[in-house]
Parts: sequence; structure tokens; C-alpha cells
Amino acid sequence: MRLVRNIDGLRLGGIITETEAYVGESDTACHAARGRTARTQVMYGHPGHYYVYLIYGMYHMLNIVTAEEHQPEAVLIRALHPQQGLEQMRANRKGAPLSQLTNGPGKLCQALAIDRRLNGLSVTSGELWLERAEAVPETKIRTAPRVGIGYASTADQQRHWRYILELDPLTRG
DNA sequence: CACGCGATTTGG
DNA sequence: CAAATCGCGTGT
Repeated sequence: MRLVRNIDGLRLGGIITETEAYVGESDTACHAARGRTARTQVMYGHPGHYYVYLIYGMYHMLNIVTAEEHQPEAVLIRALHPQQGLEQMRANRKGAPLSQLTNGPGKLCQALAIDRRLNGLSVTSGELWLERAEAVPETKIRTAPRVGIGYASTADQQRHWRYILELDPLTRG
């Protein structure tokens, strides 16, 4: 899928190339592992809404709620292949090179000007939405353990719930 | 109400 | 390899 941000009519975005799944209260890596709180409220709501939170006091993380109401599951968007609004995204990223524009969950939120004001918003919103992009063969998607969840149980740390799309360097764009 | 720390990034 | 930086979750 392509993630597209609308900033006063200007479109920023690209293909989602890396995600992680956070799978409910039984997943000790998931914020909902400690139950329903003000922060995790959105994850317990309807699917198709953004869960955006602040981490380390300075970076935002973009998630999409995926499961039915009362089932707190979400997908963290970890990287994009930048396509639209490159100049503006580069400005939003302090002039970082193209290769470093959106290759991390905090970076892509910076590039797309995503913060907690978008928390709870629908993925059909005119501010930030998803578009179906060209289909890719499953062989181009590899899995890996999730990142930065040292607080989780060893079993949950080891699950391959991280998904990485390897784009063909020649056909990028 | 105080404390500890985080689904990261950056620069040294 | 450690600092940045602040809101959330937990316990007093």
C-alpha cells in the first residue's frame, strides 16, 4: 500500500516497505499488554484508525489499528519508499538524503509531518490515507524479529512479526 | 504526585 | 555509544 499525506493540497508519501505487528493483550511487546489505558484507547477501538504516540519525548510512531473493536491489535509503519513530495519531505527531515528520508518509524513521521494530532483519525481521512499500490510477489517480503522490544518476553521477542518488502532497485518508483 | 523509562534518531 | 526529552504507567 501507498501511504499519502495531504499538506494543504501538497501530497507527500510512498510505498510502505516495513511493518511490525502488535497483537493484543497477550503480546507482551504490545502497549495493550498492560490493558486498556488512555493511551491505548484507540487500539481497542474500530480497525482502520491511526494509533499515533510519542516516544523518547521527541519522535512519533504511526500505527494502524487492524482488529475488531475490543481487540487491541495494530501494525506499526516502520519505513516507506518515498515517492511523492520529495522536496517537502526532505525539508521536513532537515535536508536528509533521499535514502534516509523515511527509512525508520520516527523518520517517516517527521517527513510526513505526522504527530499525535492524527491519533484516532480514520485511514480514509483526507489528511492521511492509504492507496492500493502495485501488487508484489510474496517472495519479496521477508520477516524478522521486531525491533526495540527488549522489555517483552523472550518468546515474543523471537516472533517474526516484522515484515520487510525488498523493492527491486531497478524498478523503484 | 514522584519516579523510571521507552515499538528511536542523531551526532560524537 | 550516549544524549535528547516528555508523557505515560506505576506505585506511594
